[in-house]
Amino acid sequence: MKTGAVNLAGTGQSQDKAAAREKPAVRSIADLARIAGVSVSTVSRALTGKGTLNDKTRERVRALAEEHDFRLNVAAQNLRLGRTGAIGVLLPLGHERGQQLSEPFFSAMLGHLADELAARGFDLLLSRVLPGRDCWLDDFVRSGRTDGVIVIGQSDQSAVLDEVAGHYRNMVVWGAHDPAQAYVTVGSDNVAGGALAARHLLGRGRRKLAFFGHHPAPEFVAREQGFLAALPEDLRDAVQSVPAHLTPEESYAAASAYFEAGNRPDGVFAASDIIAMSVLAAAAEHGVSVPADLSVIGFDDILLARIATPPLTTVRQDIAEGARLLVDLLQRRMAGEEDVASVQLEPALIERESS
Amino acid sequence: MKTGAVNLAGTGQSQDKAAAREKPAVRSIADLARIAGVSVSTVSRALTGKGTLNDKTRERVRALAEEHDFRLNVAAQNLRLGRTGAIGVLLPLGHERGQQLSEPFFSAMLGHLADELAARGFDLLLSRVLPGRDCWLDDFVRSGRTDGVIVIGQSDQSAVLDEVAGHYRNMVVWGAHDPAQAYVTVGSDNVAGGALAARHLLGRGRRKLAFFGHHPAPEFVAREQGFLAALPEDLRDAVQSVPAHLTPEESYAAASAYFEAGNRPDGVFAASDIIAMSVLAAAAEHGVSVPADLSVIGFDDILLARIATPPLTTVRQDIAEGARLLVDLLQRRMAGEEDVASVQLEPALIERESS
DNA sequence: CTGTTAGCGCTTTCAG
DNA sequence: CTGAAAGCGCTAACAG
Repeated sequence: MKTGAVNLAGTGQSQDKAAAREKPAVRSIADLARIAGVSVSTVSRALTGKGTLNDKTRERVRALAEEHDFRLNVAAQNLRLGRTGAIGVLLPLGHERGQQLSEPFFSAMLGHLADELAARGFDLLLSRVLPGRDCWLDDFVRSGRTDGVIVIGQSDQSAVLDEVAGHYRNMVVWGAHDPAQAYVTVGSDNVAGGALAARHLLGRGRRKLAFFGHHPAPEFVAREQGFLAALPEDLRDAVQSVPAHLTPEESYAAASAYFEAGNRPDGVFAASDIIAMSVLAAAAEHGVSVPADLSVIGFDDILLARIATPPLTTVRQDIAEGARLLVDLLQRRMAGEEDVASVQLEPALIERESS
Repeated sequence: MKTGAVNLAGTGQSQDKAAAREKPAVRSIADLARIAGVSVSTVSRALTGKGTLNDKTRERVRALAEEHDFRLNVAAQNLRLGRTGAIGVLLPLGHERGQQLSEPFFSAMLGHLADELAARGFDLLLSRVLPGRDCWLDDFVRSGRTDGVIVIGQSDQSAVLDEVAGHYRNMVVWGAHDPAQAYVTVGSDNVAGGALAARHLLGRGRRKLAFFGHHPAPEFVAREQGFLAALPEDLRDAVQSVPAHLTPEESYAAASAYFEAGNRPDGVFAASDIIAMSVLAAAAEHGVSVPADLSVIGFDDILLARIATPPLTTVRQDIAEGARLLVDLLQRRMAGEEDVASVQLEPALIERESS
């Protein structure tokens, strides 16, 4: 045990063993059937509400179940019904190690997915995978632990996704759409988002531009491409493209080194709000005034963007809508629908004080 | 479909139905046993590695399984073994609605729990619960969907936790320890953390103090109490206690209104880093210079604290260690160990530029 | 070393 | 309206 941790006395002992002993534990519908003097099928019908049953019998069995604190075993129920009642949410950590889940975008998405799935009666099985071997996804879907999977972010795994999509229907991916893909995606139009950022900086009269967040993940590549493509040629060629990792710590280090080296752009498009906030921090530290000397625009519109100093102008992704669509398309695929098409969300410009 | 979403053509059709048709799908060990010309138990032994088996037979069966892309059905395996292989992580949203999962503290905790559980071979079943009825926890544990539960935050549910702890062993709670609790907890010493903040502000010569984040959750109550208790009496009585919600939006609104009303403290202790960052933003907007005119100290040390403007002084909770301990204690309870004691983590002061 | 068999706890025909 | 019985896919005695 590490220093700073201290053991406490209480051991959380069971308080009412006596009460528990009064009634023998009822662990299965067979136990309850015995007590009720009916068959297991009657108990099943009473508790699931399926099938036809005398109202009195149903009530009697239900009362007994209540009295003995009995609930149907969901796992057994699911096995019998040939389902699991759970959807897997997979986070491939292809490019980035570290606390990927702490990335505000991911946690917001996860929260919305949790709500959306719960609303439809599914459990959410969370799995962060380090795609070491190519069969991580295949292993997962074949293990039968979930009825379907939502993969968040293609990372560098589109080949794997394609392969699995060939034999597994119940999968939807958050990420960029590509006509060549065999899998269904929901994602933002990152190219359009990049263009939005470019036009906004141009509109502010900025001409000495930098892009922060050069990164191999397809989402980031698209944001950069969209940004560059929307710029007049002379400006485009002069854009500085700064590689940055996605964690606050690393992106701050990159931004700080950048200003330290004497670079003084008048407009920065950052590939994520976290990176943008790092730029804000590094700029402040180097005496660069935002937005007077420098306009900064981010991407995502995380909850924190509005409490950045100054509040962050950004390109907004509608994560709630994305989550809703992911679950929706997944359910339609699970229902056997054939023509479930990928969806692309239009990002929107949110103007605040950093630009 | 909302405006801004656009349907794309690709339908993610299966590419290689031909390949799939070559071999009849192998869906169970019975299928594989038939193909291999052995019994189901032999297949089971070959694939699980349990029991004793001729090396040649084992290899042959494994090769066949590989060839037919067959994996054991984990759900059936678990039913038979009387377990589920999953741990439930429950977030009771007693006091706060909204995107609780986006709270950086929660997502960091969740990320660490995911890693810790995966390392021990457990799936993580995520469930956000709105404790409307008192039986939410009982329903969950009795449904048999998981082998144990980790509850993050007691919220206002300690009565429910106590009740369930009376008959269910496999539960550990992140939160404040109280000798009266029947359940095992892991948590930070929030009182000590509050005292750390108080002494730090005092050491900076601050005397006109405010506490941001007056809130009914026990963690927040303890932080405030610890803060007040460590102050000399005359200062303590003058502390302004400002209620604040936990989301960036709401806490910013509270902070902004506070400065707008003309309040000018010289030291602020915020009950979370998010609230502290809101105070930073509101202060900047009202021309209050940090740290010249005002020292701000937060609580948590989220990843973003270091890219706040200015970088945030804060009281650090060791979330990774907390997650490790939660899983550790849970496993020990699951193993039947009787004397599993609650643990309290010592928080640490992290000095940066906001104070 | 390997096969037979009896379930894990549940649902669902099929009879009565 | 209710019961008997088969079986979801797997494991583990128990025999051989």
